[in-house]
Amino acid sequence: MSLQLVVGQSTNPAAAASTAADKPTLSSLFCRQSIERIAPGSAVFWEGDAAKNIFEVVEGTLRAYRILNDGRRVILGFVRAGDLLGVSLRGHYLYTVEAITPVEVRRLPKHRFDSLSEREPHLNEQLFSKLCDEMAAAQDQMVLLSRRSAEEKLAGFFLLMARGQVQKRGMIIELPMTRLDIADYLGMTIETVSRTITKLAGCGVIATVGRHSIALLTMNALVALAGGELENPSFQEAYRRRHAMA
Amino acid sequence: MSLQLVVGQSTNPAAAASTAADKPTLSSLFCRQSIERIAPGSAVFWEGDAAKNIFEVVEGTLRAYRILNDGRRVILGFVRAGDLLGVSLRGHYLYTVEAITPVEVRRLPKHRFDSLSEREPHLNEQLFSKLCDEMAAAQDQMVLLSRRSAEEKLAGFFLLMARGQVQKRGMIIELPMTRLDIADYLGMTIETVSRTITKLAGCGVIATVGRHSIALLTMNALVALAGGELENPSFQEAYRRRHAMA
DNA sequence: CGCTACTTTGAAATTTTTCAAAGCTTGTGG
DNA sequence: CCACAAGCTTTGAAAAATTTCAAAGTAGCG
Repeated sequence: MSLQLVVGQSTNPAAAASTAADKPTLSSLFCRQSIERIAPGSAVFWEGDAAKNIFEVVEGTLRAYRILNDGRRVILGFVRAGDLLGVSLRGHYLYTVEAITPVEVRRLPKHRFDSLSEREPHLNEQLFSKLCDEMAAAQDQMVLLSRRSAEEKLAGFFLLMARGQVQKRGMIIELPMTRLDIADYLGMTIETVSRTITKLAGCGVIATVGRHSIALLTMNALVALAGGELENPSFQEAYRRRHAMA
Repeated sequence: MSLQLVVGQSTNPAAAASTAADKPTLSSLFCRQSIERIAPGSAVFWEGDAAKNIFEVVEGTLRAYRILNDGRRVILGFVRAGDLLGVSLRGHYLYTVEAITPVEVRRLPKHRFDSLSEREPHLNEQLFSKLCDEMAAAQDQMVLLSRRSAEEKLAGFFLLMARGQVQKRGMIIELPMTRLDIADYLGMTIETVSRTITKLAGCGVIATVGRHSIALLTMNALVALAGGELENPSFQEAYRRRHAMA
């Protein structure tokens, strides 16, 4: 089994701080690689391919997915500009990554990264730090998928997509993926996704802006719908109350 | 945001191979630490605690979970003997870990690991390799959670719990967790879990053996129910067929 | 302009959740 | 050693939500 990464921009201040002036950084490594363009619908690599390259996404959005035996598709995540892609300790990619929009990536052969990181331990550190964010993101998705109602899932999804942008009332977020992509990401049917978006728009919580963006109107309602993740010191108490334990 | 790990035993041959004779290994580090016992229901650490230690589970089973604002609990994973626990690059634990059965752990202060791993790059490598398995496990859980029907989820759960054991007809797997734990792990209600187990037992696919173990009777049916993950080269085709794309 | 692919909507069927209550197990105290 | 309490599990029935099947509506592209 191999390590698979879809690593987001490090939201980690320490990672940025450790970027010493002269030493090669993760991004400086990629900067020297030429840009490859990938058309919408084309794959960067396939599940099962030998994992020989690491990619940095320069532009565009992609989907990472697996297809199950029964033909269903499970989208494990969306990959955006600034994300790393396809890091794997060895072996094969665990999922297919496909462009949703026109995409630009830089490719770095894995063996090259490996030999460099041997001499430059801080490169590994940076990668580790990215992994940090990645594990956190994976866990957040589990929480999202654990939600029972369609409204909660969609609300959580919109907030996830709004991450990294200034969150203000009326902010518009881009949704380059199709409704089917969203459905396969959240584990629901395309019809339920569509109906739920319609419903949320009807409530005035969001407003659709064309097919591929929505405006977040009432953030409070959205956060409330999403169940407001953790951050509550009295969580244990609340849980006990709910299940009438003691 | 910090890295959080619940790392399984490496199923990775290379990791074992790189365990050179004289150099300290991950497990040799922990071996020198004294064993701490944790009673069922007690926490090893809490979500939000400063992440000062890494733990190795020697014995028993634990649950890693978050509590949402609305009081719901989401179980992010079950932790078993041989797993590492609480690795975090810095900052705070992202979830609470609580013993289900009587548990034994060894504690290693994080700063100790950090200073050691600076001198011993291969320690980092081992950790990285563990991360490998962890990311794969996280993705597998996403796939599990994406499933729509209760039967699929349970079937997938049983197969997950059977991992690492010889899979033969009639094999018995231990389920030390409660039905509520399973429900919170799979994102369903305790009643649905109970009903589904009853139904699967009625079909002869499994048989309950007391409260905390079940026998897997017809593996084929179980795998079929679980949707049989990937491994199918014609996946793309199957998917296209399903959605009538070209 | 007319495909083609994507999205929305409708209605029935199915599944899951919810609310309620009864059945088991286990451990403790009499 | 039995009885009881507490916690966990199972079962039932109604309510609610999602899925499924079907069809109509839209948007973008050649």
